[in-house]
Amino acid sequence: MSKYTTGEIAKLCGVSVRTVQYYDTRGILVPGELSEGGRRLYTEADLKRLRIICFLREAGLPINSIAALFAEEKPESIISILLDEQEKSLREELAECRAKLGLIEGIRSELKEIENFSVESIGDIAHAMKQKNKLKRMRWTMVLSGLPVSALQCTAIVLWITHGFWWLFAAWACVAIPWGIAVSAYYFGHVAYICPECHEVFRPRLKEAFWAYHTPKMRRLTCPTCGRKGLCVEIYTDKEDQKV
Amino acid sequence: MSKYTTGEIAKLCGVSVRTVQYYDTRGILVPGELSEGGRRLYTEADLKRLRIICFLREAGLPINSIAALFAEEKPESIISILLDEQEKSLREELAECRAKLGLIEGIRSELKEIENFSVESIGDIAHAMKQKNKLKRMRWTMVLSGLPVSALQCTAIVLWITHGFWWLFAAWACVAIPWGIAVSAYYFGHVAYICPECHEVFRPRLKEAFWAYHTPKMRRLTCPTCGRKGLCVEIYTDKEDQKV
DNA sequence: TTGCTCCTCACGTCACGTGAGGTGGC
DNA sequence: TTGCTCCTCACGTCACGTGAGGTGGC
Repeated sequence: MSKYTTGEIAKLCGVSVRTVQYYDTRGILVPGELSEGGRRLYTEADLKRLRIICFLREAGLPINSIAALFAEEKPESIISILLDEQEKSLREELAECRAKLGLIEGIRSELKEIENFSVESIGDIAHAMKQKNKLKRMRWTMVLSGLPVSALQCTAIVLWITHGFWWLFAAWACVAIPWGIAVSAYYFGHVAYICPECHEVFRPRLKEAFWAYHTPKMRRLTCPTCGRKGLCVEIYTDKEDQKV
Repeated sequence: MSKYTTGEIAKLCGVSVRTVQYYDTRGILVPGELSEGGRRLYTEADLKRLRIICFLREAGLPINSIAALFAEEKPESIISILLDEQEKSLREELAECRAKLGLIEGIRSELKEIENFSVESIGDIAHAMKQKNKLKRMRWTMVLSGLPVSALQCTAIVLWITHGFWWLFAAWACVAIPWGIAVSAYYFGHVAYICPECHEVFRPRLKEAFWAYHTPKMRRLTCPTCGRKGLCVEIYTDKEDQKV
């Protein structure tokens, strides 16, 4: 029977000497023999065992699980449990990784919008990203609720042209204009803006916001805190935030 | 200006008191003030800062990177570098997770084949899985190289039946039988079997292997080490292994 | 005075990596 | 005798969690 030293067995399995020693202290690979000088001597069986350990470690099984597997007299009774546990934790890790990557992508795309970047801007980005879905949902609700109104408008105009029913359009306008004002008030009651200068969250006066130049994500407003006028990122605000 | 205690600011950001204290010792969230009794008092700016820290930590950025970001006077110069680094390491982690999950799936499917499971069987599984692709590739090579021979056989049989050219089939047989023996010899020269009893890797005699009952993955053979006759898992062996 | 919160050590987590200082074995 | 390998401490990694034992503040 050939014997292996720590370095030899480590090399054969592609691990470090320290790792082999560590597996000894953890009790999962105790050398079959010690030399007179106190050096570890491993047998052929130890080599096979180390190969098994390395393989299970490649699959990410913790040392404790491997130890439990070797300790068990009927290993088939726990191997599938251990594999299930490991699979579960790997799937969780996978989901976390994906979530983090998603956040990073989000930060990158928000970063492009920002002109005067500072660390505080990261707070604005966080705020915008957290409320992004709610903001999107509200915008879609507004657009969809506007569809029947637009449909009525088209009908009224067509009937005006084809039949001269001008009073139908007038009636539409009497309903639609207050409706539009109400919707705008509702909208601006649920969004707020972040000043790119002082990073304060504020709600503008309806009149200024209504006529202001804007892009899908931003609106040119005057910050009530620092007085700066510029493009401010639009965010959604919950009712709780409104107290602030 | 309102002041927050450690517990208050922790609750507002959904982290533990210990975490807030830890961020102080790491220097990324030093309280603006200390009370006479030595208690940490945080300002509104500190709260914003903690929110930023929590957000970046959600994306998995290490404390050191966050510290570097706060220390930098021009944070925009390093933010994208930090994001790139983090994305890279997340993608690596993702790949590792997937590899581990793949291994676990592999172990599960190999586990089904095994009758007398013991810890040593895991070594057999590892061996089988590592060489699986090579084994598959060799099998495909054999099947594909066999196609023209089979085509010739069909042609010969058809011509024998339709035109009575029996000598064509005879000629085919003269070539195909030695060819078949050569291919088998090559095949059994590159595979080996694992005894389910003593887990030794062995190469059977060609004559026994050729006629033995087998499934796609196993073959009924006699182990030269322990003498047991039973279904043995087939594995691929490299030339290096052949020396052993 | 009594809970509650906060304080600072200091150890534990996980699987090793990395020296330091000493020694066995060819 | 000289390298090379191996040995055992013992600390470091990473972001906190978890007591222990003491104290501030309402």
